[in-house]
Amino acid sequence: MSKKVRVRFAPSPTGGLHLGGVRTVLFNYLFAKNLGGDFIVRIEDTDQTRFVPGAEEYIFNCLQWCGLEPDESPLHGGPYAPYRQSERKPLYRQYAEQLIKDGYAYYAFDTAEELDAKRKEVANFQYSQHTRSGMRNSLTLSEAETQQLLADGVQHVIRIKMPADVEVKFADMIRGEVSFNSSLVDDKVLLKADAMPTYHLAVVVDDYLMKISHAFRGEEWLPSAPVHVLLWQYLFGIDNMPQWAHLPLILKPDGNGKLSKRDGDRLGFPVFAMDWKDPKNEEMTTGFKERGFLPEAFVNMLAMLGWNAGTEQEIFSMDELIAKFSMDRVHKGGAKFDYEKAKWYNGEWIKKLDVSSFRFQVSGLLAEKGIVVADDEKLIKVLNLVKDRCTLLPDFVQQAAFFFKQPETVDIAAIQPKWDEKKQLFFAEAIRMFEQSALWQAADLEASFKELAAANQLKPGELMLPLRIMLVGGKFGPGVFEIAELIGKAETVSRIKAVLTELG
RNA sequence: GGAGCGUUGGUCAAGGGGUUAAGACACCUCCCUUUCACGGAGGAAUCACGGGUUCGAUUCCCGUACGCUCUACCA
Repeated sequence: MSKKVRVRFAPSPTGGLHLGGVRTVLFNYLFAKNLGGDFIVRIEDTDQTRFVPGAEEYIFNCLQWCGLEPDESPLHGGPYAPYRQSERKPLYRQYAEQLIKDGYAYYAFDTAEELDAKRKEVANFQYSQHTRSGMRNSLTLSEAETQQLLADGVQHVIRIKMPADVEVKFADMIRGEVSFNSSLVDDKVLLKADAMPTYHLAVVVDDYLMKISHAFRGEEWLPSAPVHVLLWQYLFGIDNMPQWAHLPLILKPDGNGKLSKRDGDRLGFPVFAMDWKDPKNEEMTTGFKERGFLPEAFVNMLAMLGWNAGTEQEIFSMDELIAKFSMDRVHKGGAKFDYEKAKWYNGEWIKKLDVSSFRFQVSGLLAEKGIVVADDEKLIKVLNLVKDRCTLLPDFVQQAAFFFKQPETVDIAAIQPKWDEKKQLFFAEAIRMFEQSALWQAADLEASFKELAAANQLKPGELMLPLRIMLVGGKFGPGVFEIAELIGKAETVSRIKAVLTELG
């Protein structure tokens, strides 16, 4: 009973990696690492018509960015290779044949066209125990006919033969006992005409062969669970079946329903982990990474969508998540995705993390705007000064740019209404004072600035905003004198002068 | 249509037979700040509805409603 914990994420490489997909990975990973187990990635590429070049590599890039490194995968190798189902193709047929031999499956010769026609003719047609006797399969054909068709190489599939009226039940780790009546489940295709297995066969065979101990997947899989349970029973014994958990869905923020890429486009937030460019139409979809999320925040946010520690703690590092995670604290109901909350997590992580861990990304963002940052020390000072004001990495552009470059536009309109001769003279004097200043520390600057204001019978409050706008360009940013300190004497004086000539 | 799963404030959610039903995000008010944030204080729920069980139900049971997922030789 002390079986080694082994979990797997089994994506099909058909496009961008969705939020929900990453969360499924995350829960798998956290569960496994909490118990000292292995995390395996198996590529489910049995549908050759949906193959998308680059999708597999993209998935691994996303996992790496999130810090969810597999122990075994087509990329990382492992003792149960190959980890790509297309490369395991020859393996599956024998299990399907075995099922036929044991009376649990049968050959079906109906063509796709015939099935289509049938579906048009009969509403809600299902290939099942109630209809299979009217179809062309090894149950309705004689043994000789079947053998002849097979010998002739006629296209066929293998379908599971669902038993009549059996209660198929299993214990779901987050839902408790779940049960289905077998007579309501259709005869799913197990092996396709191209000899590739369908998901149903492949998942059972590979989970067995790869010694998977726990199988977690989205709730959308629940209705097909009875097929998988039966297959386990028929093929490998129910006692060897992994423990299942069907994760709640991530729903769209408005209305109901599964969150889709479309919703992100419509509502203006990312749904994929990283930028994804569809090779078919060159269409680019932005990811959380490129939108300016830190992986720590992305993972943290995802973990809290459907799970909580039962305490008031909301900010978790990966190590904390691993230590605290358990499946029985996963919520049953779906959760609507809230982009505002996602951004809040990112802001928290920006504040929490040492700025040097994301300074290169910020300097890259600045470089895109033509601002080259040569002084790394200054960059770190600036980032520390403004990080409380940033929720997404690109916010740093607005908050930090003026430290390195004179503002391109200055909001003169905000000063003008209350501007007068007295203030003009005051700032002219302030320039001289700053130029002569021996000390260049924020506190000293503030003190002398206020002294000068008092000497001129001016309230500092009327002067601070103009000064800010002269230095920053607008009504934002950290303390004015901290800014002056960091940009230095020459730059401070030159910015004041520039605006002063415009005003005067 | 059928099956399965779900339902605590706008959102994420804790709790679970007797509570003033936590906390967070968002929103509003106030404080702090002579900018904007950060931070601090305050503000909202007869726990979908109807029946039971019980001295007592948001919590347990059964219905109903609503929502979602699935119902492909896709995963």
